[in-house]
Amino acid sequence: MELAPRKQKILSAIVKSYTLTGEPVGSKTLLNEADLEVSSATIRNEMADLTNKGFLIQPYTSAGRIPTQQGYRYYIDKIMSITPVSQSGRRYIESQLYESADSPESILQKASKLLSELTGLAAVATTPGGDEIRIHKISFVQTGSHTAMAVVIASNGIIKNRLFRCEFLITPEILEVFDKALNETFAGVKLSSVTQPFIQTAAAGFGELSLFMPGVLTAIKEAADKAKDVSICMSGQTNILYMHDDNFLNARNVIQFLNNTHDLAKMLENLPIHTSVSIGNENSRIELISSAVVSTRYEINGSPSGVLAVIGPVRIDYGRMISIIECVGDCVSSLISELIKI
Amino acid sequence: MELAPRKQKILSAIVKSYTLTGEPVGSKTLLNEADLEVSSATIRNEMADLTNKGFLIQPYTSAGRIPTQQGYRYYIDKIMSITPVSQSGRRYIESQLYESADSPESILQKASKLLSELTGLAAVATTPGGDEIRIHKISFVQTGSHTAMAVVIASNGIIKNRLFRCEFLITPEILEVFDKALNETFAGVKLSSVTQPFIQTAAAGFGELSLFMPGVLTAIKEAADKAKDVSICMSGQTNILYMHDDNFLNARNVIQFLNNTHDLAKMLENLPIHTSVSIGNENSRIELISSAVVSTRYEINGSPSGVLAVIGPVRIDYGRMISIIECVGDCVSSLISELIKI
DNA sequence: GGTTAGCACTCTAACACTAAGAGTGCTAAA
DNA sequence: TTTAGCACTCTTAGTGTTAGAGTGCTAACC
Repeated sequence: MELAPRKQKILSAIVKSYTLTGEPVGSKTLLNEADLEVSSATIRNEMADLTNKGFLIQPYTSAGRIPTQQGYRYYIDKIMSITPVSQSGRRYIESQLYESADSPESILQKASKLLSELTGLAAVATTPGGDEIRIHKISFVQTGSHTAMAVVIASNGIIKNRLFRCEFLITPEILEVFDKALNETFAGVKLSSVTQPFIQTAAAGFGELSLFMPGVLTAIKEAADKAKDVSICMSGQTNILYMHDDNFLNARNVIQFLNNTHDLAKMLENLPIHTSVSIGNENSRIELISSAVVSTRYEINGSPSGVLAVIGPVRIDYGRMISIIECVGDCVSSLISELIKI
Repeated sequence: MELAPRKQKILSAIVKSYTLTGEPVGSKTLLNEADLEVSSATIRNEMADLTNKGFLIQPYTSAGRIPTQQGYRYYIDKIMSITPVSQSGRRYIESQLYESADSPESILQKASKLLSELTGLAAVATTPGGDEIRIHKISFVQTGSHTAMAVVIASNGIIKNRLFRCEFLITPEILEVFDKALNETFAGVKLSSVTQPFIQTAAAGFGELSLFMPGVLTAIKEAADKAKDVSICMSGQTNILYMHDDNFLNARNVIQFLNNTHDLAKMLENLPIHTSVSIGNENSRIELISSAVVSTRYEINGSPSGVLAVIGPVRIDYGRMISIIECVGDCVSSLISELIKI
């Protein structure tokens, strides 16, 4: 549906004013704030029309209007223009991220922190995942006389380790044997292929050596599982408690959902590739029915990878959020791409 | 101050009833619930006396009584008796923790999860810390052509790693040289001694080798710093939002405080060695003025180490919380002691 | 036909008032 | 010292009332 220019202007003004103040917007307020060169009566007529069409709603008969979900949607898709983050803002973001550029995880942790600070919302970032990730290398570090650590280095730069224990005395020589045998078997293998059956087949292939290996193989599998699972970095959860204004129950539900790693990961996984906004019931989760999610994906060497998202109430400055998240996404993309190239 | 037996009985009954229902307790309720063989008038007299002495308070003139902080304190110190966790409960806790017994961190993570589930409160656990922790060993894992990972294994079983990058091509031989030289220098050194000046002195000692090392040394220092910092495992934060009944602002402050790692760590560090309870303003932090903290320390090889604590509103069943936290503390102590012995 | 001024109308928020109920403290008797 | 009885206090929930904000509608105007 196309709206006449004046209606657009009115809708836009209402969205902006309501975003700023949180108060329903009346025709007189609009007359003062937006430079519409018509009277309040005309505005009222237009507002009544926008209300009929489903773009605005009145909390009660004699209150001003607030945008509906459909109103926000129209505003975002058809009216809003996005001003990219300023040069100096971008430099700030770059420099902050660069400080943490020693592993993908720490970059993403920092990115979520930055996002929550810049937007004032809750922010999440997922580590890169995907079916194509392979084991780059496995290394071993002795940690005790009967314990050692398996370090799985994945092709996406993620490094996971896991302790294991052996019945026998571990020596550097034994670890070297492990190193050789296991790298031959596992290097280049997809993380998703490292299943229990795979492990068993592998063990069978080692002949009598396999007797020494149950702990090691389990450790490798568990480290590979950890590397495969996208992990979630989160910041600014408490911001949620400062926003959903009146609605405490809602804030609680959102926080509860954010703490449910499994469901959260699933939702994030299904977010689209490009920067997008989901408002209210556009979200797949009922817990976010009064929230908005602004998300994007960072790219690793040009292909879309993990997710960056901010979560807040519906009443937010979408233009600002989008420009911030896109800027952070860009910076994360280039930093991680460079980091794991080496 | 000693209270007469009947007063103790009344105080005890009020604490129990209020803990259960959250409602101020009146003389008639007390008459029904506790088997005091006197009339409600007598109870009223005693309650008036307890109120004068500061053990009880009336929210308003014609309401029942609720315990004051002093009332709870007296109840805890002089009246309450603690029933240890049942055999089967203990077995459950042991088995749950045993599943995660592959590193101190994962045991503590699991312990905090268990604590929050069993108590319904927010739970925290700190990794073992202390000035006596030394570097046990340093290992290196090559992760790329110009990047590698320094793994610092500390004497308390904590393992931390950090990536570093070199200008030159890294070969296994170079890493072996690093390994030899750096273990000679760092093995046995206290984590707290690994300071910037120490690093510089060490670098000077390496002669021309030191030219290759700036990245490595920084990585070691940072890994050592990470190992030195007690890290905090937390679970059940959202429980806070379900408890502090009416008082939303309070819940928000508590959650905010729990998310402030620095201040939280400082508070936990200063908790006493033995199981203890701090109520209201007994807490060192203003944010916890309406909360109670039940804490204990687990022991590693017999000496008190990290902290376990649960944080909730003042109205909780202290006896139950203490018995749970002590049981979890015992189990953690023996599991970690056994784990790092090896 | 679109725009505007004017006005009656609706609804909320804030405040005051009332009645019922819970629980007390006090007094006088046991 | 304990108890029965009663007047008293204070909260809670519900009801009315009023001021104010904002509307929709109508009739006049360009």
